[in-house]
Amino acid sequence: MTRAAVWCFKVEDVKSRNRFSRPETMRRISQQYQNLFLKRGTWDPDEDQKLRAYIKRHGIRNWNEMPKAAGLLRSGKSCRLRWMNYLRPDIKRGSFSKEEVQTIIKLQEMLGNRWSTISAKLPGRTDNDIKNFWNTHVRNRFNNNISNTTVQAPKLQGMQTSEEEFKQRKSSAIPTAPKVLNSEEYSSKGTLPMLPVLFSDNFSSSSSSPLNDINENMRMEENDGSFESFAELSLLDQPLSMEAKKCNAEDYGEAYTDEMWVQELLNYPNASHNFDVGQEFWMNCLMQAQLLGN
DNA sequence: AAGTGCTGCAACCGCAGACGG
DNA sequence: CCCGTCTGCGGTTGCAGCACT
Repeated sequence: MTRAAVWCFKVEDVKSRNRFSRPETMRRISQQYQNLFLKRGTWDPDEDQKLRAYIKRHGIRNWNEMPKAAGLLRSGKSCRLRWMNYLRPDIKRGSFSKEEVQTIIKLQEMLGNRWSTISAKLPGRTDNDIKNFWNTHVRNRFNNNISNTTVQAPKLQGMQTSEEEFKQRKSSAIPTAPKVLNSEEYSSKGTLPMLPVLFSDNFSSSSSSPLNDINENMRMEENDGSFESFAELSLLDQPLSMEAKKCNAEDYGEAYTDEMWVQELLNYPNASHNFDVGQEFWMNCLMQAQLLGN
């Protein structure tokens, strides 16, 4: 099907939805019409150079104006994406380090698929990078572990996976990421989501609060060695190798009630200051603590 | 060597929220 | 407050390159 034909379908689609005001509908159709003549797909080095040069000279102001001014036949959106995910000078490329992987897994467990929030905690990594990493390396592995269907041995560079190792990995059960409740859901369910403990060794070590451990992780500065694949990582670090478990009451030697969670938060108030992600949720906890106190 | 399937990643799309007039 | 526009996010797709047959 030609792009023109596709466009016709899209125009019909825009009209049929009948969700937008007439000017907005016309704007969208006009935008799609314009997009027909814009270049799509992979960027070539010349385009990269133009975008880089333009931003270097003028900075980032209006993405929609930028392509025309920079002499690019691209949409503003495409330019923005290219810059954010590839051309930005502070972008770190290459394999994820062990610490980065740990951070991603922990934060994903806590926050769900909030890739931009997670990427904010990993300097130089884009949300797209993390999302791709999760979708290709981690999620598949989780799925494989959950299902009892055939499990494909993760690809390793320069080493073969022994059958024993393969069975070991298959036997480790990984929970799916818990849905992070928003404040309404939280209040309606009346329960606190469990903090996940992916790497029990880490959490049981220095600090007494799971949140402190996370904060500790956030401060990680050393990247000693990177891993070619997630599978390799799991081989080198067995506790990490998906012996993930939820933060059950037993982990703390006694049943953790909602109040106790709140108490923990009150005992470690700095935790939420350093770790601003999901702050709203924790603030709710603190507010509840206030109510309980009254 | 050719065909096929798989993987990883770049890019696209639609939507929602922010922002400004 | 409303409306139009812009920006950012997360899900999804498409494709290049590689491995395998």
